[in-house]
Amino acid sequence: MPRPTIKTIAQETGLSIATVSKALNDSPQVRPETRALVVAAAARVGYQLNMHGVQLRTGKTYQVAAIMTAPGPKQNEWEGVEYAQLLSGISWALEDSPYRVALYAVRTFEESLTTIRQIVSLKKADGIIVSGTHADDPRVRIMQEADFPFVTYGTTIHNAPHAYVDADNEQMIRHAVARLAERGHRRIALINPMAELSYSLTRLQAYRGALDVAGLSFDPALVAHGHLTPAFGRENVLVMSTRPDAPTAYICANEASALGAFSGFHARGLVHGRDAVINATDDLNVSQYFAPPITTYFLPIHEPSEMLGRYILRRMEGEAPQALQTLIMPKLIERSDDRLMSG
Amino acid sequence: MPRPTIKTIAQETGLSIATVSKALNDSPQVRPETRALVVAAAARVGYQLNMHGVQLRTGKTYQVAAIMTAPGPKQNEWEGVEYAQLLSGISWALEDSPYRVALYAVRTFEESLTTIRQIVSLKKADGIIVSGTHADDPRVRIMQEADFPFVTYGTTIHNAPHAYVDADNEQMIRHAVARLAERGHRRIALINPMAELSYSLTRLQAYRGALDVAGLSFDPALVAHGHLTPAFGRENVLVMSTRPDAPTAYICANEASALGAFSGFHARGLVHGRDAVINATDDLNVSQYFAPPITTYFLPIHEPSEMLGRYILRRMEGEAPQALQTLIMPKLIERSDDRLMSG
DNA sequence: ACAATAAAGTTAAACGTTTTTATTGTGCGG
DNA sequence: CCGCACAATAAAAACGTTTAACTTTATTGT
Repeated sequence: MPRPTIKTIAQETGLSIATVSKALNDSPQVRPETRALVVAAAARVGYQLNMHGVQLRTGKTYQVAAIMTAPGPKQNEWEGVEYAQLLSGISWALEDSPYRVALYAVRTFEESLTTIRQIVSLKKADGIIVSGTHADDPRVRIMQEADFPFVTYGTTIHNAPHAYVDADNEQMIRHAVARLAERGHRRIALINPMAELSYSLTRLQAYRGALDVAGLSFDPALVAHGHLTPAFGRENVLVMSTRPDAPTAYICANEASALGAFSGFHARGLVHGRDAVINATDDLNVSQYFAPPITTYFLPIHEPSEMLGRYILRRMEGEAPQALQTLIMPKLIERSDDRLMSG
Repeated sequence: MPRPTIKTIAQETGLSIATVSKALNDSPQVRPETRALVVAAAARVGYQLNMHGVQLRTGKTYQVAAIMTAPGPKQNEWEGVEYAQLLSGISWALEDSPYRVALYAVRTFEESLTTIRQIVSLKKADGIIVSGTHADDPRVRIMQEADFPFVTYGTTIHNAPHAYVDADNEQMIRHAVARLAERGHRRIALINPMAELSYSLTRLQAYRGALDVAGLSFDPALVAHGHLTPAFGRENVLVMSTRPDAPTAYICANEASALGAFSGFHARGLVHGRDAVINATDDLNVSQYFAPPITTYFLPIHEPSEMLGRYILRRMEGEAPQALQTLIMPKLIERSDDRLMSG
């Protein structure tokens, strides 16, 4: 027995396939009693909409493309792990909709650009979710010019307004710097993501602003930009800690780099809380198991990720991007008092 | 100007759409010169195959469903991070094929079961990749009964032969236990995944076998089964280390639990290498940054994940599952000598 | 030279929908 | 009681592709 179609229902009810289709789509053109008849018959024969027919007819794909910029195979460093939770959050948000998440794993920014260009021009998806935004992001421009629905994880700085979700990096870094300054730290290092990323710039500016407010001077030698791997965090502690005026506090952009920083402490014989302290943002709940646990800013990642899913749905329904912009303030988790030991 | 179709090419070349279709699909029914003509015209007008038409006509979806069992939103523990790398590996392996990865995030085993049932019965994908196999896995049975192409990440024990990729848990655990025994350890704890998982059983049996070989006795109190979170690793160290005959070595099934075990050491004032040691399998390159670094069995995760992608392609082409079974032996990375301090 | 065969195309149908256009029947005002 | 508007349904076309069945032309064997 072949899979039932609207034709099956039409025969079953004696109606035409047109009426069946309209009934199933809640068209006002069909009498409620007729609709009930159709619905009953559909249930009876076990009808399930065949998406291929719909897709061909309407041109809609019912796919949301998730662009995932993950490090290449040779790169064995611990990086990009947050994608797993990001993707599942998106997937769950789309669960009750007809949309599915189609994964596009790319290795580089350029590759993501060509991938997006292709998705847009060939309509391979109805919406796009992209992360790792640049301050001036050409991908955003492409999608905007084509009037293609999209949501970014991360803000942009020089682009026209668009839908986004992000942590409130500005507030978070200002708070972190102020808190450390209050506790006596005067040399605060910033382990920052790659410079071209929008949130890297946001953090840097917030950092400088907060230093100003605290009456501390800015030293470019205490700021590092790079891939947020453990190797990167370690590297920077090894270098910075041997300076004549070594930092007494490190603000790491994520837990991977914080773990690396710890490893650097160990290599240099530094003791956390005595010689210097580490704080981290983008906590994934790993830091609480560090020895000793460190102070972090925690953002349960399912919040922004489910929001990305909900936003892309609303964006695909035509809602204005301005209404779909959210910065989430992560919560401070103080696992260490982080006071400067006068030494 | 609307998007060009085979009809456009037909008009352009004066051929029928049937011939154009055959030419583009390398049918032997069309002359090489004609084919060249068609290909040239296709390039000229910028033709791109519209998948929706193909899908409707052939019933193929060109989607590979990746079932990702991720912990629910409330579960903030660091778990399942390896999925990010797994997914990108699969995605890369499918890159040059017409297939895409469609993500199905589920919360529980039961949910994965109903999801798979649906994908199979409604043909929502052409192939399935599923992980977290049970010793006797009903999902495998469902797919086999429907003759649906699939590959599992992880073996099964009681199911009929099928395509799989996995780490060689048997060899790995045997090696790990033998190595620790050689170094003088007589109380070796096994921090194992949840008991219903196939590889949990494999590991347990290998563990017992290796204990036998080394002339050590098996103590159920030194084996723990559960979700491989840091919390779980910590918990078990806290409990086991207070026993009268506490273990002198812990074999953790992944880095998350190893990290938690470290945290447990810290809480109990245990020193790694003096009071006890930790080894881990399923290294994601985090352990090298632990302080001190620990001995692990390392498997570059892009290897099994790309293999999953290649295998599902071959499986969908009809290749026998028996030809698509691989166990990969992870490489020992000895970061600590792990000798028992007689004390 | 002629039927049989093969090669290379063409025609037409089909996949399952949605949607535009056409048809039917009904109630209503005049 | 006639025509008209309107509601409800039906008919038909369309989306882009593949493929079975058919036609034409050239080639072969006798």
